[in-house]
Amino acid sequence: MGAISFTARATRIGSARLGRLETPHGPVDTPQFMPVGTQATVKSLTPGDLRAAGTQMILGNTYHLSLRPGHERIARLGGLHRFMAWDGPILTDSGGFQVFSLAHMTRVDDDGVTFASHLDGSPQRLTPERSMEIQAALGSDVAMAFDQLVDPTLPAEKVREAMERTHLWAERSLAAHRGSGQAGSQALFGIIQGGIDPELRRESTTRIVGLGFDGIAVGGLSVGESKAEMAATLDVVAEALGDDPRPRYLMGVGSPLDFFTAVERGIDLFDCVLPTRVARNGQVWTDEGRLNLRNARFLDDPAPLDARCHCETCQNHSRAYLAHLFRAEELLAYRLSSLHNVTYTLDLMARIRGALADGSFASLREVVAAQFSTPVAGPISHS
RNA sequence: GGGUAGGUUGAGCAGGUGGUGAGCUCCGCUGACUGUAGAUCAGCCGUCUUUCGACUGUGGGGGUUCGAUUCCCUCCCUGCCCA
Repeated sequence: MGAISFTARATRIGSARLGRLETPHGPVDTPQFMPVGTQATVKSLTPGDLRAAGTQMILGNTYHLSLRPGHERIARLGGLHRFMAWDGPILTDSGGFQVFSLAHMTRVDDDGVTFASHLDGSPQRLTPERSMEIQAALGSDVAMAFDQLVDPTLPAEKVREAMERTHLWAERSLAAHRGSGQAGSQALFGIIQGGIDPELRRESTTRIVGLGFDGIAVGGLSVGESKAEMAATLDVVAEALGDDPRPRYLMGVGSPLDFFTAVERGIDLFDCVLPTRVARNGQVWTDEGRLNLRNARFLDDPAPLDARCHCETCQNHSRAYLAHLFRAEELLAYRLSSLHNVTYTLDLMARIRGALADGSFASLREVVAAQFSTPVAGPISHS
């Protein structure tokens, strides 16, 4: 009946589990990372690049695609999969994040959000029903409920207000999704909010869990709170979720170390712009930690970005070459670095799955923590 | 040879018609980035100093002056025009 099915088994590491998500466009092994393709493209990468990197599932965005090129147009052209030539699973974000990131151009009321388009300033209206309509037109495998996230450091009453609105919108999202008959071909995930307040998070988790979504997402994290606060919040959510069998998706995370924090607290799915964004800005992730390819020290370095990596970049090109491409602002720099970071991130998730299976999760975490805790590109030692 | 416009911190410029020139853009160096308004943004970018701050610097030399980037003399260099 549902569009997706999910099976997972517990491991002996915290709340961590190994699972498999079946979608209309294929399976997803969990824990899994989903590269972000906001505007019907994971910036600078082709579907072939994504496949080569090991990508199973990607993201698209309701707000951006509805403004340009327009979800109706995408629907006429055969849906988002065909439009962008990605035949694997796609999850679409609801536009809720843009309520946050474009907050200075929005006005929120209980019914929905009014935007000034970031493209031309024209007034735009997003409601739970409208978000479901757009996501149906895009034809994603997984749609997200329309939510409101806020800065978790705001006064508790503001965080509660956004949380309660999110709950209201979750029910309307669900009703609209069911009412339109898209539930057979598209799953819908609900989103937990509540900032970093344990009571609010617990309350939000209970409310969202009770609504009958196909999956449960944790929203409103990695937006400025500390690592400790994020971990503590995930602990609260994990406890409140108990043995709920549905897939758990931590939105907007993350960095290599964040994956370990979240996986052992039961998270199955991740998405984040970080690997692709930092790649475009010259930072690559490797088994030596972070490297900033714009640093002068790489200009004469003949080594690949990462000696262990199997990606096209590492198989063919040197750090010196990438350092040159970034200085020259050559477009290939963005593709080669993005391809590597996506490969690195997906490989890391595969290593995490392997470590969950064979019990080496803790030692893998230590290895990665050592690589990423100390910035490699620190001040030059004069000793 | 004559005329003319110039010579400012790596490059390109702004400014300054006797009262303290460290301002901009590149380049360069470094950092940041977490459900993408981001191939973006921020800091630094003469010397010394952690900072505060101090010092030096307007082609070279000389002159006038309390004081010169500014006025005078001279030399060097560059662009353009004419021979």
